[in-house]
Amino acid sequence: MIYHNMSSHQNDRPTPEETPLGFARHDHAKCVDQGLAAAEERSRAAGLRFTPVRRKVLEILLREHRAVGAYEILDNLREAGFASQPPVAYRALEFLVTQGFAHRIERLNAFIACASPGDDHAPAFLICRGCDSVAETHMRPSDGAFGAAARATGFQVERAVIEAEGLCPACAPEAS
Amino acid sequence: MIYHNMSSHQNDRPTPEETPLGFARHDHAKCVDQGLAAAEERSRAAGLRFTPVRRKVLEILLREHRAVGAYEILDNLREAGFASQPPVAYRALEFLVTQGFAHRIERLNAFIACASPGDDHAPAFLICRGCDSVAETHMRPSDGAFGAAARATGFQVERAVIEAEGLCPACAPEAS
DNA sequence: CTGGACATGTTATGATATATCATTTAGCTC
DNA sequence: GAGCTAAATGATATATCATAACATGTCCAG
Repeated sequence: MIYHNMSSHQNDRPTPEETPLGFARHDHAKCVDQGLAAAEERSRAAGLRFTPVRRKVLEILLREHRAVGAYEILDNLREAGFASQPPVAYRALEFLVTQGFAHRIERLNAFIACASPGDDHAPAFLICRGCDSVAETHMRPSDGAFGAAARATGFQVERAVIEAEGLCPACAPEAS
Repeated sequence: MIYHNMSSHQNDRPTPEETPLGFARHDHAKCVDQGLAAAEERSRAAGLRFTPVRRKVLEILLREHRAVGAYEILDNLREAGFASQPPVAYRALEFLVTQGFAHRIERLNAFIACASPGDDHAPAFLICRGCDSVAETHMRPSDGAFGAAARATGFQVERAVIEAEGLCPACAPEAS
């Protein structure tokens, strides 16, 4: 599954020109609502507390629809009347990442809402250096040459960070 | 090619017990010298300046034989009589990474000497959360499911970060 | 209604990284 | 080798990202 996050288009409906990739158009308000509802549902099912701060942080990530830094989230929290000390944001983010509702992008020191919460998760990201959009795709790191190398050494992979940097189809032509 | 960096054993010759994986024993002083010589040679061939600071930073990385943070490198530089402001280390590291003599480990915000400089490079790392050792292996990210997903969207991958976290064979048993 | 677990609020600080500008050095041309 | 240019380094300051530690508040099972 592929899900593209266009930072520069966050307030637009994607047009065919903007998403010439077959990325699905979507009703953004609806995808925010659905994301929140899914997280709420899954938290309840797991006996976890989907508190207001956690909800708000996930809402920000879903709304922004791109990789967002912790301090930017903090600004949003402040505006929304929440406390605005760093630990507030980092704790909420830790919860969301642990539960698989969001991911950390190591390359950017930033966070992004998960494109398919609920799946058994081995996310990989395509990061455009032109427009900072981030696309999420899933893969099993145990597959392929990488998994083979790990297995050959007896290394037990618990988590894999897979982040590709390059140019998305929209930015590639502009970079003459 | 696999190359394991054991932080906790940095002053020892690896013993069979410490490297039960088939990782090659090696003469560490020699591997430092060879790494420096290779970098010097390749810099000269490319018309680049392999200056004392750059050489010293690469020497530190080769000697430590593990992922090392920029500020730790800075401490080493100070002790060696070099300037010790952050930009000094970061600039040297940028050079080494750009030239492929070292890699940045995003997950650790740290740097490590390249295990096979000269190769056409798509490094992947196995990071042990038990002993902080880092093994480097190479792969072509264009292979497998990941490459397929990128190609399907028209995304041009320029660089890929592939970092697996887990337990190395030495640490797996201890984590009952 | 109370004890324990978890979550949040708050202060302080630690850790990582870069912008900027001054100065020095290396290599080039004449 | 004098003068020019580009690259590298030195140095100051500051930006950015992240967590330790402890106090306070909230939920809920017993």
